Amino acid sequence: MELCTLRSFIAVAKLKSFSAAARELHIVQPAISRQIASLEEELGVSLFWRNTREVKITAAGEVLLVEAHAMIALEGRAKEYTQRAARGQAGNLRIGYISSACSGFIPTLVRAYAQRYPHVAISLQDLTVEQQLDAFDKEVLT
Amino acid sequence: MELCTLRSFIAVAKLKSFSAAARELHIVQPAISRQIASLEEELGVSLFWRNTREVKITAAGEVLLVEAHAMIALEGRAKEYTQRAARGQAGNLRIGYISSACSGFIPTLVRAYAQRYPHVAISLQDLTVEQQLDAFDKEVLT
DNA sequence: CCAGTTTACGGACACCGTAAAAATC
DNA sequence: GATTTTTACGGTGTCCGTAAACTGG
Repeated sequence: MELCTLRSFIAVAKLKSFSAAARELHIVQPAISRQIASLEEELGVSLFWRNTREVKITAAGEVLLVEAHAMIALEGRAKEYTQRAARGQAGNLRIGYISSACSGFIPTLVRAYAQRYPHVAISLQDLTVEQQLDAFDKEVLT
Repeated sequence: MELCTLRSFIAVAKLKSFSAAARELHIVQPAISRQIASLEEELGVSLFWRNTREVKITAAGEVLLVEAHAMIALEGRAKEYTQRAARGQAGNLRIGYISSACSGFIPTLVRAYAQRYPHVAISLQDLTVEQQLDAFDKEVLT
């Protein structure tokens, strides 16, 4: 099962037509036929009942449709979160600091950052200078 | 982004090695290299930091890993639910009955069925014979 | 050097697009 | 008979596998 196949499946379910789905996806209609057929074969399940006049989704197709939508949505989220993480706007931000030296402004800084980048998990650690250097050694990032 | 690519990505992340992932997936190692590279190119994001000695996932890679696992899990669920639905063990079961004729055993039947197939949404409708025939006409299933 | 990743290259398989056939109204 | 799906077929593109080059310890 691949996402491109599911996209075709969703289009057919939405438009109730193989040819209309093909137009929407900018491919030819036999390609849609083949993709749906192979998906049905892979699952061993009939997803649409169709003849030359109408296309009707089956009960099993309805079930798959819900899951397919979820998977496509998840794909978009995965892409977005990953790219956001790469820009430093998500992931984990671990801050080692010396409490005595900067007890005042760290909370303000962290609060502002957290508000701006809500997807970042932040952890604060009160470390000595030696501990900080050691931590850097152990976990060097790109 | 395709699921087969994500499977390779997950294998590399798990084993921290391109060649080990290749062995696990029964393909050759250059294929893994290409898939990861194309995934990184598609996202515009570096997913692993690697040299000939070690493979280390990046922060962005960690984020994608979580989503990738979710997508693969969703795929399995989609397959299972769909096949279950095709066997009549999920979906919607709508029962039209005549209350006067079988007021006694319907509840027992339904309760037993619901216990056996928890994924089925059941709705009961008290219909006359004409209404039942009409309902069949309007919503013929496979 | 050695183990592992990347790059280069040749070939096979899958998938698309065109075209014809089948089917349903 | 017209429209839509299915099937058949030829071709191209993608992706795999083999082999060689590169990289870092």
